[in-house]
Amino acid sequence: MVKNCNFVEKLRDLGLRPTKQRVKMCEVLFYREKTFHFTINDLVKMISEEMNEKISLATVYNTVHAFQKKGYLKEISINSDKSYFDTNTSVHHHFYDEDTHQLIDCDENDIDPVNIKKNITGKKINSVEVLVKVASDNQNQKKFN
Amino acid sequence: MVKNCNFVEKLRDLGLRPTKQRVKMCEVLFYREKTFHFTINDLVKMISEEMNEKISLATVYNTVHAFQKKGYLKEISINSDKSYFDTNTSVHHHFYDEDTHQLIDCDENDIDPVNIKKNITGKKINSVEVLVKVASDNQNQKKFN
DNA sequence: AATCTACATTATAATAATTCTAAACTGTTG
DNA sequence: CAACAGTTTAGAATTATTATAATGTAGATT
Repeated sequence: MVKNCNFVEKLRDLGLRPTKQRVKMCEVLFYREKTFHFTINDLVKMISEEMNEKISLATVYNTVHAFQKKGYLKEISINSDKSYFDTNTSVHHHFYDEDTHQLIDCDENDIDPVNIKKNITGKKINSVEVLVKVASDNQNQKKFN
Repeated sequence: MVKNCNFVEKLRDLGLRPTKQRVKMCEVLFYREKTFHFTINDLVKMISEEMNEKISLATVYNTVHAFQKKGYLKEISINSDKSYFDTNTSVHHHFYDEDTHQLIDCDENDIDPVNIKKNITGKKINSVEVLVKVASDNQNQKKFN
């Protein structure tokens, strides 16, 4: 997590031009004590709450993907209609509450390291993600019928 | 995996009316030796190859979700644009090839059991999924720019 | 500081996956 | 076999995401 706010330099170091939209997005995403999870929609809301001008949706998508590619954001796989991102880019896993659609971080004490004993020729492992889906004890499943 | 083909009775037992669309989908999905992965799109193609009449897309979605709800199909979480399903409903994990977009089953020898040490009050664990993303050794990441 | 240029942003259109709708249809029950 | 509740259907609607093409701008060059 980036804690100081010299995002102009940080962006330049990454080879990304420090446009005002990108700097603003850095502030919204990284200028805070704790990491967090968000969808693009969440992020657009956060941005519009923090500033008067709006950032185009396309720019938000582009910038999130650029940050992801540079390793400053991680995408989290949820069986889902939408993409979730995490500003915590360290290796860690998640609980997903199927009732509230909330994501909860696991720390290293919550889940033992996953031991992968298989490897696939010519391929390298990019990520190992554990997703634990939880729901209220009384309701069986989703809201299907 | 259902091996005999008395799907009419099976459906009735599940509380699902054995319509000809559902019986056909049972055959396509479950009347085979090996389990497999598919997207809705894959399934629609498989159905149209195996029969003359078409099943409406809405029915395919409805029926897949009904089977999922009854525990005959499992949805697999991939950071993705579309949903993947698995006719193998046992607890097992997956490799996902980011180059070819193929899913590969892990058996119990490939990944040690995941030990969850955290629990969330009032919530029960519905599933624990490990997804190992792999890609060619030479290409760094996805096709972003 | 004016100019240039490649990269960014933008509004909007396009695409793709999924869900909704409302009418027609069909198992099942009585 | 009539009635009804559950199903199917085609197509419209919705939602997330990506593409497009015109305009804007950061940073280098003059």
